[in-house]
Amino acid sequence: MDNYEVLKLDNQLCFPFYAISRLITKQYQPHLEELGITYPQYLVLLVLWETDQISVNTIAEKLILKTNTITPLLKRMENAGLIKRLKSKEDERKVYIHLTKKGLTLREKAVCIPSKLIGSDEVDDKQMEMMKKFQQQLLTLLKAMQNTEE
Amino acid sequence: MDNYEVLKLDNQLCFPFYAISRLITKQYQPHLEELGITYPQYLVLLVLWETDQISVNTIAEKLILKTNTITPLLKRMENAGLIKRLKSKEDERKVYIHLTKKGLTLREKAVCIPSKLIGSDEVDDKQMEMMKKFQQQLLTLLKAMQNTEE
DNA sequence: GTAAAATATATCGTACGCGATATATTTTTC
DNA sequence: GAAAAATATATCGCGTACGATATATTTTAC
Repeated sequence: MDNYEVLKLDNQLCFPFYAISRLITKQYQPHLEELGITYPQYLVLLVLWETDQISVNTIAEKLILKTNTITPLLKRMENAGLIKRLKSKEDERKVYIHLTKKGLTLREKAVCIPSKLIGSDEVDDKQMEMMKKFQQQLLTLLKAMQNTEE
Repeated sequence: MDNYEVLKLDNQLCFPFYAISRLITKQYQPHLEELGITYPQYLVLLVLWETDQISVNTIAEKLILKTNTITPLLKRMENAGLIKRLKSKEDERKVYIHLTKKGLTLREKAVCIPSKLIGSDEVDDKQMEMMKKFQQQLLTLLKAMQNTEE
């Protein structure tokens, strides 16, 4: 009868990741709403604030997304006046993404967001550090698996 | 200049959850494709295999989703012949979800999926256990925050 | 006991994610 | 150096997620 133990929701490693991911996004939402952006758009900005003027592919790689997700997302961001898309002159296949003044300025408002979220107070620092390491390992492993299967 | 350290992608706790969640789903996909279901549909089945004949709301609560996500998902599952939707007689607002024979039978095929995924071999057991505990704490915390804000 | 509040589900609109496919441009190969 | 392969991005279709809103039914308040 209970060979089915492995199929119980509480025994899945996958479900907590799925649920936590969505709940974290929801935590961000009210703060991001003030900036007029969504969570995936926020991630794109995090990337661009670190390194401006990079290709669509580079952004996709950093966020582990495909261009068919990023392309329309970037278009919405362009419509919102946050970025500009410019074709590379050396390689006309490439499109380089530039922050506009508006996109750059949002950084100053965004900088206070992390401190407003749970983390520092509610969760133990040591555990948090272990967590991060584990996640890094898991992420590396999963990324490697993606590539070997292609 | 580097007050912006907190905005670096690598310093975000949120991003690994987001990325890992998507990559795990992708790991499941080929196996679920054989059963003709998607990952969220698989989660619904996990719930129903544990407890059949529950309301839409109960499923939504267990998966921490809203009914506006679950309702169309269940309709697709009904069209696929996996479940049936029956109005409760005591309370006509409620819709109870029943597994069909087909939905129940899938369990036997699904039972071998967990062992086919990464986990047991590649990742240290002790770490995995700590991880689970941490996730449980975080999930409880996040769920509580959802409720206090409403 | 009836109006108001609460509850359960559904509908609508928007924004992802992603597989499959298309298109345009470069690079490689022979 | 022209055909074939590779690369970069875009387009299309489908299935989630979710906020906002609608509808139907039950419960609560007075």
